[in-house]
Amino acid sequence: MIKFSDHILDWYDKHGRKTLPWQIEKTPYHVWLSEVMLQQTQVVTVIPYFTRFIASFPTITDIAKAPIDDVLHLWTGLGYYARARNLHKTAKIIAEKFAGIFPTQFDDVLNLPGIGRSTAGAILSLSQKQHFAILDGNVKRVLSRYFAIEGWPGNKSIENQLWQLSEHVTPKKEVDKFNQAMMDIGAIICTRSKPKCKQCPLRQGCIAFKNDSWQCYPTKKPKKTLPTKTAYFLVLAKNKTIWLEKRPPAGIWGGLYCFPQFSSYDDISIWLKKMAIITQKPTQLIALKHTFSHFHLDMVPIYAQIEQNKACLDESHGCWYNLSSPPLIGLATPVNNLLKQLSIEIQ
DNA sequence: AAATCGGGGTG
DNA sequence: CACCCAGATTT
Repeated sequence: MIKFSDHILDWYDKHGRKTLPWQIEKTPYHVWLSEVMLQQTQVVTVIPYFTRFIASFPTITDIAKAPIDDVLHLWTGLGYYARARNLHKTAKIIAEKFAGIFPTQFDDVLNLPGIGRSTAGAILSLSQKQHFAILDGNVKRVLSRYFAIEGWPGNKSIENQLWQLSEHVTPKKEVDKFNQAMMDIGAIICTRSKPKCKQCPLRQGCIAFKNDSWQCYPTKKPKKTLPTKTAYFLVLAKNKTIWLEKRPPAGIWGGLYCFPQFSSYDDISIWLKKMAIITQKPTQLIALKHTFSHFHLDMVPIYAQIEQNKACLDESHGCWYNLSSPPLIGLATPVNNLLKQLSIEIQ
């Protein structure tokens, strides 16, 4: 009787990925950074972000010393910016409480901001060969198909079931290879749609393969229709710079720089008057749509050009973004795109 | 248009 | 515990 893990380890030796940028030096720092980035994004997208990040911050202490704006700048475009803020918090904790060395006790790792059970397990298994199971989206998909687990994995009891199964199939030996292979198989073979079952090392015992029912697993999240909101963004131009404000540290686009946001065109006029800013009549640019996890946002950019050079804007809460030499700050993707467009048009 | 992804926070 | 929040990409 060949064990589940034997099939996985055999597959890993033949087909597993071994030369990704975070697999060269498998330090806790590199594995941690890659795992956090991979929580939300696919490997091909993460690679350049990871490389730039390590080049800017060779050590955890370098992150801890950096201003949050630098960290968010390197995260621009990745989304889920709370993770970058948690990364920064964790780096500071490691610098202060762990002398700059990533902890290797599971409970210490689990206590760090932005690290839960699965990420803690991944860090310690991949970088230290410690015996911990993982349960990311890839592993959930593989296990729920193999064992035909009914029920949405967001449900606590289903998640617990999957954790038990993950612990059960995780071998004592070569746990690092096993965990890496499970994630690889979920990403490459046991994909959400059109899984490549013919290439799967688990097809012998897989219940979903036997029943040709892979589409049933994992059970989909109960869906709800998302509301649509509208927001007006003031694109205030002065020479070749645009006024951006730093958003509050939590909530949507927390800590990122953004055009001042309003709920109506009139509010923009009122604000300009209040700030004693004299402009030409503000004009609407082409509206954009942006989707968040829990609502759609219609973004209406309102362009106004400043006529006086004495706008009383508080530079401690914002900055004049120079289109020809952009500052190193965090930007949400639609803001970044609109700025790129402006820099082309304003020449 | 719908699905996705791990962790934090709240009630 | 259940439920909500946070983005960008892929299908």
